[in-house]
Amino acid sequence: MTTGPDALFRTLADPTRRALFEQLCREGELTVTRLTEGASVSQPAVSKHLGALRRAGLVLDRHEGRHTHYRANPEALGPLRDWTDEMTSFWERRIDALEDLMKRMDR
Amino acid sequence: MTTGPDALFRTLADPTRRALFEQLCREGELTVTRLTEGASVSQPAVSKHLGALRRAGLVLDRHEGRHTHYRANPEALGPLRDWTDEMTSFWERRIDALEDLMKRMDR
DNA sequence: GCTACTCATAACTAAACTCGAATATGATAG
DNA sequence: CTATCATATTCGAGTTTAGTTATGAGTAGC
Repeated sequence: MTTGPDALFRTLADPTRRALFEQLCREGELTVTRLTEGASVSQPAVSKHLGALRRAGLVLDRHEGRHTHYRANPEALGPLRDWTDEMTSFWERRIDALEDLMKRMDR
Repeated sequence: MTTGPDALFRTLADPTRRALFEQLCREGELTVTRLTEGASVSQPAVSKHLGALRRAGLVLDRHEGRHTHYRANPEALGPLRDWTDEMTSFWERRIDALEDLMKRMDR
């Protein structure tokens, strides 16, 4: 169920989709109608965005009668955090190497 | 120079662009020709992607004669980290509230 | 001066994405 | 069984985006 950074970035790039995910993080489990009320687009659009979020592993769904409840799965953000950590550490490692070099040049 | 999560997600959603940023994080300062060699697209495409990264504050450029040196600016990833932290904390806060509720229901 | 080199921009094409309308599917109520 | 409600899917139009080639602007070296 864990997706790479690529799918995460692409999925979260859309503002409407990100807003849906944010609402689910804030308010917990919600139905499609409830999410559609808060959104600025039609119900089919909301359903499609939820499908994309689900395929990326960012949300989970639960069927109950004719309702579908969606909830956020923030654990799916892991690879995204790992990626930013990696990029930052690359940079810091380079800074450290530069400092070492300058120290060696001093003596 | 600090950009919101929206611009960051949209800018990093493209694989080619993200690869350029990753290379700059790993290898430090590089010229456009050097970056084009490693990329799988033409030089104009690389230039456009670098422009997008620069507008998002993710890279900085330095002109030296007829060369332009680009370098990563990982500090720009801050809002992205803040956003993921916020989403995770929303979720954890909800879990905590749920546990409290269950404790109250026990007694 | 001229030529070669580096990078950015312009103009265009093709593919991808998003949206709403209409429709299909599936479940409950009467 | 039929009607209605909740959600998903299909389809076509409009928009955005990334890619290309061609070209322009600025610099280095002869």
